[in-house]
Amino acid sequence: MSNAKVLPLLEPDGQGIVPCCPPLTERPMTANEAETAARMFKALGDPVRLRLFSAVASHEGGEACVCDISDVGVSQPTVSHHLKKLKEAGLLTSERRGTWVYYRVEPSVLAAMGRLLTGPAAAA
Amino acid sequence: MSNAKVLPLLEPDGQGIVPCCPPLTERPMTANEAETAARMFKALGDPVRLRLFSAVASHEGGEACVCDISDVGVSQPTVSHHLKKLKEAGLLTSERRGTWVYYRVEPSVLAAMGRLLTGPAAAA
DNA sequence: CATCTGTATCGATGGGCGTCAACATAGACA
DNA sequence: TGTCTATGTTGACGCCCATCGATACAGATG
Repeated sequence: MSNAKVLPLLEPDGQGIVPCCPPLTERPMTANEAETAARMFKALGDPVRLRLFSAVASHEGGEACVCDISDVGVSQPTVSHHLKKLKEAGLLTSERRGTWVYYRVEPSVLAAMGRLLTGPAAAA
Repeated sequence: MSNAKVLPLLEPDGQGIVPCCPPLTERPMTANEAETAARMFKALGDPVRLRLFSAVASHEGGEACVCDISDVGVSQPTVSHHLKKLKEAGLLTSERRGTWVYYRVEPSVLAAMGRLLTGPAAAA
């Protein structure tokens, strides 16, 4: 339940987050780079997870209570399962405040994935 | 074997390609939008596919012969299988020229996915 | 303490997917 | 025509994963 990343994909580095890989178009990715980056894409490769992620990302302040976003047509355990996956992929962090648990997007991750696809054009 | 998209994700629109969805952070994605966008992320969510895609994207002219990129540690049928998936996802197109088949990235797709993640910051 | 609500975990199940060997197909060339 | 190379397809196998109901855990409140 702590906030420790289970599967850090963009390795946390003291303060910031270091991009795992160069842009896709720069050179062929190595096996290790691909392994790392694919985990992020895979995490967004499920419609329910993508909706949950978008719901958090677009929510006021970039964070949302589970109760705010759990209306995606699947059971509560399934919602919890997907949020865990997104957390393990380093895309979300969670924090319990009283009764509710709030999920928050890791902003630098979005920028890093953008750079992976489009190169430096994707600013932070 | 033709170049017709099996599963167009960013609907082709005459000349260009229309983005399927607004940026993730703009508003919660609808079920249909998520279904569409998740297919693209899913296609990149496998390490072998990601390496193949990166190999094509980073190759001279944005295109590559299968023989140039098939050294990713899996069998030839598996390479063919993954290239087909990438093609079905609208990320690659293919064209046979004589003996060899060339795969080419759909450039606007990269920009569209970038915008999905980072908003308008990701230019073409 | 008991109870209620919100969220996570467990165990099971069904379907999807990555992989391969074997085979099929397409073009080039003799 | 036959053969060789390059690539795609088929069928099977094993594993991962999305989903659920049941249950457990956490915090609030009485």
